[in-house]
Amino acid sequence: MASDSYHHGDLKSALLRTGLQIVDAEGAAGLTLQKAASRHGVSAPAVYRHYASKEELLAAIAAEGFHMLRRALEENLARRGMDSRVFFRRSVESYIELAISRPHIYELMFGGIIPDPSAHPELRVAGHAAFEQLLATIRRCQQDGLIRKTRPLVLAFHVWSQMHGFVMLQLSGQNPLVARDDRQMRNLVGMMVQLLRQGLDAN
Amino acid sequence: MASDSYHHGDLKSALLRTGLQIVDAEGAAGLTLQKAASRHGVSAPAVYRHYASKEELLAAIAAEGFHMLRRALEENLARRGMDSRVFFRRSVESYIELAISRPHIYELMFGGIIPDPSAHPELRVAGHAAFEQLLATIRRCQQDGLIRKTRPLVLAFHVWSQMHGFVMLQLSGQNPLVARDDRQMRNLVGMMVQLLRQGLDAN
DNA sequence: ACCTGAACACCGTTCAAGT
DNA sequence: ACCTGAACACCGTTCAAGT
Repeated sequence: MASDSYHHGDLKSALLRTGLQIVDAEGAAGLTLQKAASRHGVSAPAVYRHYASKEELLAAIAAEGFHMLRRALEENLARRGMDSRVFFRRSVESYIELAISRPHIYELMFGGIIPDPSAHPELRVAGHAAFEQLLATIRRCQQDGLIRKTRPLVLAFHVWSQMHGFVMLQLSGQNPLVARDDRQMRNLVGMMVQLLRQGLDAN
Repeated sequence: MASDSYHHGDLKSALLRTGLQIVDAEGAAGLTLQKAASRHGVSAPAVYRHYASKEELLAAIAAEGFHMLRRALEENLARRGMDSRVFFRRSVESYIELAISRPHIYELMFGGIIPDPSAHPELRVAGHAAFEQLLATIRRCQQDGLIRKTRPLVLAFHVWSQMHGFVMLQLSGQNPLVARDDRQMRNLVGMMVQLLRQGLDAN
């Protein structure tokens, strides 16, 4: 049940995997049902047995992106015995590096390509889970005394906004500080973390 | 030369105006060359006399969005005799209100809908001009002693990132603090400005 | 110089029909 | 239950032809 079991249950996940690859490589505009289906030797209408529309496939791909984000934060949180300052820095860096290294996926997640994101429960849940992980990151920094101990929800939202804004401006080429190579990027992230910590540490 | 002068020079600007209206109302996905052209009693291929492609029309619309952003900041900067704290707050609010009230335009400007934004000089110039206006806003706050007087470019980028992140999370329904009505929104903006000022004021 | 009509390739989606 | 082939409506773009 290995090579010719496509028609017996795993076409859905295969389409998701292929769709993610296509969006990653060519952007959401490059994803075509024909293209995704043909890579599995199947015709375009076959997709409709597993996804109600192209938008639902896109939503599933975006949800996958949120899972990647959650996992990146989770992995960083799992490492023990790390200085709190380094831990916070690494969390921010891993978020930004994921977003910058896979811009098309990130833009699908946040760029308004999916007309009504809240219409897809799977997507909402995945986004919420990623935010929960960021919240856990903030809480650990609070326990370690790195940032002040009030309203973690507000602080997490603030941190997410900051990272998200940084990434989007970077991706749309609007960053006037122009970080192209890795060293410049690290400096930028360093400055950002510093500014961020100052704000979160006051009072 | 009033009513039937469409075919004598202003079809280009008419298409831009109509295109902006369509994107504003229905999103970038709702913009069709056929639709835009027919609203001026003209066929779709006529567009190609004025824009090389649909993408170029979209870029022109996005540039218009940046002009709106620049103007909003300009107007706030023009008002004299205002408390520095209030001035900064109003600048942030006017940016966010513009973005939230016209989400489709904003998403076109930043959402990765235009495949290669840097390929459109008009768009780059408009984006740069908007950022310049934010820079002027920061400088005035520095002169008034509201925020510290080092590296305005870095501070302006930080503020823009923060506002942009806030807006995008809000638009994509990922804001866990969920501000639906105007009062909640004001509180959120208030908290954001407070956190922002603390960061920009340290040292 | 500016626009039209017809055509082309491509796409999302539907549906009757096959296994 | 799952997939195909054909068809439909729609779209961006090209191009010869009109004024």
